[in-house]
Amino acid sequence: MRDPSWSCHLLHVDMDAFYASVMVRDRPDLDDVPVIVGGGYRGVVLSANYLARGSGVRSGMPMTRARRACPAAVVVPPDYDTFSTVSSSVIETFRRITPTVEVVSLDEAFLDVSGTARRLGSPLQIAEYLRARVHDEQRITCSVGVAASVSIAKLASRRAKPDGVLVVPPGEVTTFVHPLDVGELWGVGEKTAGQLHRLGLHTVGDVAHTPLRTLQRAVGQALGRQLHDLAWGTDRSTIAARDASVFGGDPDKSMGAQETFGRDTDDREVVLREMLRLAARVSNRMRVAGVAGRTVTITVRFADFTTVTRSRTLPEATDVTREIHQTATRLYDALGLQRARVRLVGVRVEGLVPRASVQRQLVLGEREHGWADADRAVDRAALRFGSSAVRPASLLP
DNA sequence: TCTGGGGTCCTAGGACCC
DNA sequence: TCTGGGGTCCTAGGACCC
Repeated sequence: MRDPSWSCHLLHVDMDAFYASVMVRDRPDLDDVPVIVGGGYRGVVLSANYLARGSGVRSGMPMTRARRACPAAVVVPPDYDTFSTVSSSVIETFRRITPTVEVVSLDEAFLDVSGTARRLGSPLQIAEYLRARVHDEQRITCSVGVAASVSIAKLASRRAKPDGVLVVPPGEVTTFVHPLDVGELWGVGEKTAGQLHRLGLHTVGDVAHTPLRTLQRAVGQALGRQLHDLAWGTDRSTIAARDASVFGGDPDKSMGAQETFGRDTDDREVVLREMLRLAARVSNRMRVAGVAGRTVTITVRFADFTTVTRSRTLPEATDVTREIHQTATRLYDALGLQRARVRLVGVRVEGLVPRASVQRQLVLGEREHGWADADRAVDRAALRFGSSAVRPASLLP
């Protein structure tokens, strides 16, 4: 009998409990123990192994709740350097199979195997080969969805978890997706699922049989269209070879940093000092990437979790710490807060363009150039002596 | 000790311009 | 002088994804 995966050309590969798997693979003592990656004060679960998930632990869950749900769990802090090293190796393994690899995140990628299927066998055989290679080389497992469109492959890999493969050929798409809950669809989170449920739409099949107009009235123009496509499996079927973290990928449109305080604060000086730290971090990343941006946005989250944003578009794109921080300060002061308890602040620069394309107006002149020069001196010192070597006076301990 | 941090995209209203 | 449509930019908020 003919292997049904021959009618598919896309693989979606998803590492199983990636962070948790990486953290425990060199620790035999954690083999049969529930493990949660996360921690810190006021944090959330980044990843949990399947033993911890068995107790109801989910990623994104507040750590306090996770510890209550699974008191026996060992909590380990994340090690991002190791995560990205392992991730790069896994991607390399993928690229040895096909050059067309679209990297979604550290633990997820799409592969187009239409060019390699003859050499290495059917897409299903390639999926099994790939899983074996990853396991041999990295001692962690992954799951693979095989289909003819992006979203079906992604749904398939989720159903294949953990440590499995699922093939959904085109002829079986509707029988596969229609029974699923609407919440499984890409782009449907808690809010949209609730909205759809209120309309009496619970399964993907319900969505499929709802007129496009009705859908769009309920959830908006774009999302309505998208859900309609997903429900019939008529979404994107091609991928673009790209790697988010490497030169040649899509350029960033914004860069930002935010931080939750260890304790809520109503002290303007504390908030502004934090914003300076964030502005310095962001502008340094911008200069390393060789970009500048015109719109500065701040985020302020209060103790009750309500969140506001304020933004201001500058006449000229900038990558200068002082300009970003000054703009952020003005935006913060314009909020006119009186003893409001602040939980988190963030600074983001949007509308990024290559710095080389920015004509800095000479009239703005010398002073600002002075600050830009200072930034570059700080960057050089940070490169040589570490990022804590040089910092604004107000950030000295 | 409820609820991180990095992003992207969409919507909607108002300003402004043609 | 009783009323047009686009298009673009800016701002704020919201939803979602990993």
